[in-house]
Amino acid sequence: MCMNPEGASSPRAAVRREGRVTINDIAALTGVAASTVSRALSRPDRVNRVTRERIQAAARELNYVPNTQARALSSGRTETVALLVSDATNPFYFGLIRGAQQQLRAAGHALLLIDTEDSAELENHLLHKVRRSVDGVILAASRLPEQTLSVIAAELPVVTVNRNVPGVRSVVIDSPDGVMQAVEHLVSLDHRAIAYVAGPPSSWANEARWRAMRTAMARHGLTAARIGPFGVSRSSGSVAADALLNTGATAGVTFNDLLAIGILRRLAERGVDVPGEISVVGCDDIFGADFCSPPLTTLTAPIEQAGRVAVSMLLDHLEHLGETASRQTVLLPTHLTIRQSSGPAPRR
Amino acid sequence: MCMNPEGASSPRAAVRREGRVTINDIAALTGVAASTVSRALSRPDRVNRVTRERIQAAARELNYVPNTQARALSSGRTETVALLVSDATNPFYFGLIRGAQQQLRAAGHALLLIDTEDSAELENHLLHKVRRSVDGVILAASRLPEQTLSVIAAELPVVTVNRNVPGVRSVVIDSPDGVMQAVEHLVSLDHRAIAYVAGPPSSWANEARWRAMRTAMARHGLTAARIGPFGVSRSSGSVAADALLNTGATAGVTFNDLLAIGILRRLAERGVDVPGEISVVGCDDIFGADFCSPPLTTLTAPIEQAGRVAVSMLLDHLEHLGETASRQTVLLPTHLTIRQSSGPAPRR
DNA sequence: AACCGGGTGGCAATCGGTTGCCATTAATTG
DNA sequence: CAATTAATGGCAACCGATTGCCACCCGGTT
Repeated sequence: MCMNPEGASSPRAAVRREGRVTINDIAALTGVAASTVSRALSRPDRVNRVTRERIQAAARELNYVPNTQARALSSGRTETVALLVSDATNPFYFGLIRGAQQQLRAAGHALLLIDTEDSAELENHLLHKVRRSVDGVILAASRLPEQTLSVIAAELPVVTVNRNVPGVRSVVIDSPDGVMQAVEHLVSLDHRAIAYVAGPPSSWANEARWRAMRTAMARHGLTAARIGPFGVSRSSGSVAADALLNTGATAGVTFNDLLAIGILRRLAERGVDVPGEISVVGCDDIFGADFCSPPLTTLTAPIEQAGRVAVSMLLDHLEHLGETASRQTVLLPTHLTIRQSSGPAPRR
Repeated sequence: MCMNPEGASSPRAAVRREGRVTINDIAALTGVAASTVSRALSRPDRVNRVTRERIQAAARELNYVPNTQARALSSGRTETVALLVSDATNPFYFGLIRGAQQQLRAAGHALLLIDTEDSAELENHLLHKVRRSVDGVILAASRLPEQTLSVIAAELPVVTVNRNVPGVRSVVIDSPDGVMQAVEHLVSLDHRAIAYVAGPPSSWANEARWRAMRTAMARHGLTAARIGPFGVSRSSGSVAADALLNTGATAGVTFNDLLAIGILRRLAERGVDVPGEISVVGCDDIFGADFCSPPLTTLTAPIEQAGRVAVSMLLDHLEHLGETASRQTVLLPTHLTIRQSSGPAPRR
């Protein structure tokens, strides 16, 4: 058996639709049905070894690339994962994007990047829009209310990052624990008046950090001041710095590094010595935290790892859709990295 | 997929079915044919106003979201654009991603982010893989040889960033012009021995900057030294710094800010005063360039704008596929931002 | 000789839209 | 008033895969 009797016309067809090779072309070339080609390529054990190898060889020869839309349409699997971030310019997300990207590529999946511009409404809208074009989504710092999140998680595989909602898989960076380390560090340096510089109220992590801060302070019989909320950009740092000085605190723990770096700049501008007059501790250890001036003492978060783990959890979930997850939440440890923005409390 | 007529039999299908509204549902509700619904939604002028409005109302009521794969399959348009970057953690790309993302969202398109990990081979492979899943691609700092690039551009709409290949649309940041400004700046401060700290040899921009540097120096009867190539990471900065000192130059112009920041750190480590003993000028003005120590004198590039323009060019090209482009290349101006890493040449 | 069952491969329906072509109807014109 | 034309909407054939179901082949049983 053999050659396709109309063999003469098939190479021509291949040429005509250059670059558009379909399973039908392979089927014609090998003399089997398209369905067999499909199986040979996606469920190799369903077809005889000899046939399979002939098909695979033909596919290679024709430089066949499966059409993802067609595959998605019939199978429902898109091999694409969406990553929603609230602001693509926030360096915190760079690591996350990188980690996610790495892990996805290893699994042969694509990454759809979505910027929600810090708006819950837009987040919800875009989520609905891509709902059917992806196999699952990773929500980094979602601004959505718990209930909405639960609803979405029910109709689409979801993994959140730094956000804990019952019934939704998540990877959480344990910055509360880090905040406690930071407080210990500062208290050991004789700081007694420490302020928390808060980020956006809609941020789950923000509240978690604040709670940890209060708890840690209480252990030493101290009370933490709280200022904010501030936007998470360096420019908000100026306002935050001034407010921080007004509290009379000798040290500030900030919601994130972006804010901390902004504060450092403003303090330098005002001639306030860091850490001589006031200590500043950031959170996340983003790009730049090690070379700003002075280098920032901060909670080092395993951001890239968080991205990788989030993807792993999601893909794992996709493979065992029926079953209930063994682990719903992964907590990643942080540690305090002491640099030069923190030091002994000034003598009063 | 041969689903039994009763529909949802497996739990998975049940979940997947919910919220799954198709044009057929709308057609049934409004009593028209599916094709009319399709037209009402994607080519509104093809259907009567009354019918159209009834259909649109029904679509809204049912919370209809078109299935992108199905649309893509039949129409060939995916409304998705791929952005290929050589390294998602390089801050230079953050701005690019942001700009691209903004402009794409405005046009209702999605962004597929692809990290080529600085490998031409991987770049080519991934490009082939997504070829049919996107309407076009933006290649940021492509490592591909010219010829390959031309071939790809012939079968897929392409816009390159910072890479000029005949016949391929591109947006180029005019850093060569900026390099000249930098040289003028340094020469005016009495620097005579200036070195160029080169980046990856496969980078088109790298060569362009070096040429500009030589030209600018020649104008003053000077000759530029060249060291490198170095990797574009901060860690490469250490090696680069040492090499820079060995040249005896009083100033260095670096391929990019990442490298420059690495150099600054190494110089500080070795106790070399910047700009007292040596001046350093970077390129790009990435996140961090303004708050490193000392703040970096650098060529400010309109990175976000580059991302936006690249997307505009691509979408524009997509809309007028037949016609020849009016403008093949857009050149974006840069300017020198003088901070504290450059100063008068030391007296010898 | 009739039967059984695993391994293979083909048929055809299906995923959800898009679009060329045609029929119908309404509007315009000589 | 008949005839030409434009606007509108339906039919049905795709787009390129996936997959449930069934037929067939073949060796091994009873």
